[in-house]
Order: sequence, then C-alpha cells, then structure tokens
Amino acid sequence: MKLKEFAKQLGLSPTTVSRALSGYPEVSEVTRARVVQEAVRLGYRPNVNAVRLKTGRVGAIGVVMGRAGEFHFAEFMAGMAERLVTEDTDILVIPMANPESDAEMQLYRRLAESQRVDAIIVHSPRPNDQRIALLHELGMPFLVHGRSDIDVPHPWLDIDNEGAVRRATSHLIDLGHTRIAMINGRQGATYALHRDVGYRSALQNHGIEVDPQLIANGNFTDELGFRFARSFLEQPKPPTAFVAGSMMTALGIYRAARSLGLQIGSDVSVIAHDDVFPYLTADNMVPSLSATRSSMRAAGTRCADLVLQLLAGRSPTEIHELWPVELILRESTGPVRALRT
Amino acid sequence: MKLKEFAKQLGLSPTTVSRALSGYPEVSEVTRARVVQEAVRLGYRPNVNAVRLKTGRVGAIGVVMGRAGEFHFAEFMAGMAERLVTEDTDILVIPMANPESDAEMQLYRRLAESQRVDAIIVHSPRPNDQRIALLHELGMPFLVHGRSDIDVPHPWLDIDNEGAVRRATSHLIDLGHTRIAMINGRQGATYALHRDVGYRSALQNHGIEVDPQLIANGNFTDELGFRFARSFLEQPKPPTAFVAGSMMTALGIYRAARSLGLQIGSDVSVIAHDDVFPYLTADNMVPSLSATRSSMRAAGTRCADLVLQLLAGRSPTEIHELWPVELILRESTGPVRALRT
DNA sequence: GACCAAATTGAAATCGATTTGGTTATGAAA
DNA sequence: TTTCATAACCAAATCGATTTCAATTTGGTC
Repeated sequence: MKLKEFAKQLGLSPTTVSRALSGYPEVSEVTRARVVQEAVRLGYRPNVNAVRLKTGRVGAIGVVMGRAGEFHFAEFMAGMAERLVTEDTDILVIPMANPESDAEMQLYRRLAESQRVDAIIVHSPRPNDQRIALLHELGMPFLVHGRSDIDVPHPWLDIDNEGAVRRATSHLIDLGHTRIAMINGRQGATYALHRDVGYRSALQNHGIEVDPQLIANGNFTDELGFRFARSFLEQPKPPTAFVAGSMMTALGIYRAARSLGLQIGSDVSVIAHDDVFPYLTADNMVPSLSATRSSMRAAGTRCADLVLQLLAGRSPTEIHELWPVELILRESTGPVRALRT
Repeated sequence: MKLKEFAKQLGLSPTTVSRALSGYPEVSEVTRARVVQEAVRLGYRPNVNAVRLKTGRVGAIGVVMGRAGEFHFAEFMAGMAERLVTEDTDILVIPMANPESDAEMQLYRRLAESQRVDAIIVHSPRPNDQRIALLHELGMPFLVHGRSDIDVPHPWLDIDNEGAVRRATSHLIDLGHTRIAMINGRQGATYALHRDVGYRSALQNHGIEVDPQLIANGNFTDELGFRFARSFLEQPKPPTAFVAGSMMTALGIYRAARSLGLQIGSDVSVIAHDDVFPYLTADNMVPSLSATRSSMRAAGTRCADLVLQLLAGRSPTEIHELWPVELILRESTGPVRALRT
C-alpha cells in the first residue's frame, strides 16, 4: 500500500497523511487520530527507502566487525540492541576483510560516503587512530568506544582501564607480590596501552622494577592465557601473581597453574578483567576469580544511547564518558607465599 | 556528487553513466572504462538510498538477535561476514525485545514488509515455527539455520544434531556407561528436540531405560552446567557420564565434578558439543574434552552463501543442507568405573 | 550511394515518500 | 460587514538514482 493510495482511501492528500504520521503540528488531532488508526487497520507503512532517500536519514548505526569475531562483540551488540529496540533504528554490521590500515580506511570511507548508516561506532581505537580523523573530516557522526590521543575532537565512552589495572596491581602488591605478570590484549589498541600504563605505574609507585619478561600481549583466548602463563611460570624466577585481560585468559592461566601443581589463590594469585558475560561468570570459577569488572553490555546500551543523542543534535565535543571499573576480590587472590625451591 | 552532475562533467547522459557503472552491455567498452575511471577519480558513488528505492534491492541480510546475546551468535556472524565481505551486502542486526510469540511475529512481519533487508536468516527454529509460515506467506526470501517440521517449504541448513548426540551417547554406552546424563539446550527449539531424540534412541537401541531424572534443559551457561551436573551427581544413583550441549556447559560440569572430588575421564565421562570458538578450545581443556564438533563460523559462511544464491534466483525448495558432525574423542571420556560406595 | 540491422546514446518516466509554498475555512477583532 | 490571523489542508517540486522507449550513429551489404 502506497501513500498515494492510502491517502485517497482516507479522502486526504498525501501531504496531510505524511504529516499526521510524522507528528507535525499542522494537522488537527482528530484527523491525526483517524489517520493513525486507519494506517494500522489498512496496514500502511511508509516505504523505508523512500523515506531515507528523501530525508537523508537511514535509521541504522554501523559497527565494523573484525574477522576475529571476539566474544565481547556479541555482548556489546546485545547491549546496543537493548537500547535500540524501542527506537526505529537498527545495527548494520560491516564485515572487515583484513585490518591492514589501508583497506580499513577505505572501508570506513566507503561506509561513511555510502549513506548506509547515520552514525558509526569505532571500536578498539588506537592512540593515533586515523579512522577518527577520517570520520571527523567527512562529517560523519561517530562515537568512539575506547579512547584515542588523536588531535581531533571526538565523542567517546571508555572504561578506566588504567585505573582498573593500577588498582588490581596495587592490590597484589599490597598482598606482598613483587613478581607480577601481565597478560595484556593485543598491542596497538589504546586500551592495551592504558592497561600497560596502569600496571607499570602501580609497580613504580611501589618501587618495583618492571620486568619485561613478565609482560605478554595477545588475543584474549584461553590458549594464549595458558601458553603465556605456562612459560612465565617455568621461568627461573616465576611470577607469584597475574593480571590478565580477559576471562578467557584467566581460564588459560588457571589451567597452566594447575598443570604445574600450583594452587590458584595461594601459590599464584590472579586478577582478570571481567566484561560480565551471562555464560561465564567470575564468581563461578574455582576458585572464584578476583576481577576488575565492567559490563560490556551496559557499555553497548549506553553507546547506542549516546549515538542517538548525537543524531538528535547533541554536540559531539561534549560527550566524554569515563566509566569507573569495580575491583571485586574473590578467592583467586591471596598473600604471597614463600617460593618453592 | 550526484549522477546528473557527474554525467555532465563527462559529457554523457545519466542513463549512459548509470549503465556503464552497472555493467549493462549496451555501453561501449571504451566509454565504460572512461566512466569507471572518472568515477573513481571524481569520487562519484551512487546514492544507496536512491538505488534502493528504485530497484527495491537493499544489499542487506537481516538477522534477528534475541536478548540473550549468545556467544554462538558472534561466531555465526563472523562467518557470514567472511562470505559477505567480497559482496556488496551487509548484515542488519535487528534487536528483538522479548521472545513472546506475539511480539516476535510482529517484528518479523514489520521487518519483511519494511524493505530494509533482502532476506532474513531465521535462527533456532521451533518444530512448528510460525515465523517460517509468515515469511513464506509474505514472499520474503529467507533461510532457516536449523530445521522445522512446519508444513511449508523452506530452505534450511542444519547440522545433524540427532546423529551427533546418538553417536556420542552410543560411544559412552560402548564404554560401559549406563547412567548417562543429558544437559540439553532450552526446550522449544528443534535442535534441542533432535538432540533429545538422538540421546533417547541411543539408549533405547541398547536397551537402557531413559531416566527423566538425568535430563535437564537450559541456557548454555557455565552456571547451569554446574548446577545441573552437581544436582545429578548428588543423586543416590548418580550418572557416570554426561552429554552436554555446549562448551560452557562442559566447563560447568568439569567444575561440578572437581568440586565433588571426581576425576573427569575416569570417574565421570563428558562429551559436549563444540561450536568451535577461537577463544576456547576443547583440546585445551584439562582433561581435553571429547566433543561433537561443527563449526558455527563455517555455518555462518555457508548460510550467507546460500542466501546470496537464493537472491540470485536459486529455488528455495532445493536448498536443504544437513551437515554431519564430527565426534572427536579426547581425554574426558573413558570406560565406566565401579561406583564409589 | 542507399538501405537496414546492430551498436550506442539520451529524454523522460518512475520508485514512494517529504516538504515548500501556497490555498481555503474559521472565527475573532475592528 | 470587512479584515486579518490562524488552523487545516493540498498541489507540486524534490530526493537521486534506474529503466523504458526512442533517437542517433556506425558499419556492412547490395
């Protein structure tokens, strides 16, 4: 059913019908009510593509998905979905072939110019992230989930990675640990950098020297958690505590410790970052996992909200949200023990 | 830059330019080459919304995302993305508020009628799934990931859940197990039903009575795996083996067994279904997990491929793919032991 | 050189809405 | 009674492409 046809059935002009449905004030309330009611009855719905062409709005927020298909991603999107379900906005997932800088920039450029989305959410930004410069230059509304140092104004939402890791590390130091290993995310992203800074500053605040042999970077997988932890623990001077970037990493660390006959919480302490997943909870691990916690889902919800505000006209330059991160102590952390000989 | 303007700069009509870029044969090769080249140079790209309005094609595949935000989902989408990255097609994720049947149907109806997507992928279908009837009736192209009994022709791709679980269960029986617990997915979806059938038929084939006390249904979480396993193991006549629906469930079972001082692989055997995640692998669990395996990512890739074929005109009625599932035996399964007293 | 088919190119209609710039009632003020 | 503001509605232009139908050019044949 087209507008023209529908309007004719109502004995009104397309103009009035369109206005009635879009809530313009120049239509009498009684007419509007009738139009709305009849639209439902006759099943008239404006053609989305015609509306988009005419208004220039799309009703979609773009998210670029790397190949990695990280488990965080689904949570973030679920969070976005929670917020967007009441709006008439959906999520466009754009696959990214390879994250080599050149193709990536091309992708963002095409996306921005193609008018397929009203706004873009940029994930895992790097310190000097050219995507941000590009989107700013193109005038495409965007929100950065994470932070960047780049000298271009941009709205962002981030969690306090540095503070979280500093607290976690300091806590371990307070427990007497001095050899604390750090299994961080992949190098390059700002969040990994921030966590690194938090880790180093905690050590330095307490006069402990940073040992590069105890620092590793890589994807958040059980596999890497195991491999790194295992190799650390097999060093002549093994760590007595771990700070880890994800729950999956923590699973790997647990496994490595067990495989060497070490007790988590007494022989080895572990604090990991928990993005809060419905299917795997820190509290349920054995022993329960001490964690820095921040809900990825909540971040998704809030990001969606902020993007909507952005599209409604809120100034991008005033959107900067830094979320504090909880530190929740459970059984996986304890005072340092004398080393085995 | 608009078509009209661009055409003028080239000294051609919009018609010819449009044809040149869309690859129509009525344009001389030399003209086409020039148009394509200039389009790149001057940065002309057809307005997506105008194209959509005119052609009725959208270049997007719709996927409805439940609130659960399951971890499988991200893998499936990553798989889709892998296939779609070379096409000019993206993925539209539509948030679903609450899965109560009525609102759900409304959502699918709106989605189908709104022309926002060219096709829809239906997930976790139920035996009598009205979504399928609806989409069929509306003439919206769709592909079912999973299967349904509904009396409406529909293209689908599914894995052999029944066969997988039958093999897994039979294998456990061959190892001497007779009390085999089944921790299945949520009731309602066909796949859970098929797995249930596979489980029961294996038992019955070997003359073992089904004990309803050993069957549980629920979300694929570590938490539920633990709770169910724990309650089963505390029964007067505990199971000596488990068949479980997911890796997360298996983690919970491992934990439950450990908490009771039971050795996985000797005291208790476990086989779980592994959707193949990059961040958590069955092989890496301790002890390594015997699993029925089928790549969720590969399914996503293939589903995207099939949808593209569908859109290219392939008949929906001839698309039925049933993927076999591997059974990979590792350390978590072993011959039954005499029960503790 | 005339003729005709094939190869190219264009003008204008079209997709289905929104919105600008009116026009017509209505009722209050002069 | 006239005037004028306001409320309510409408005709037609517009968004930016695709595509139908018609016009022109090209090249081969007689």
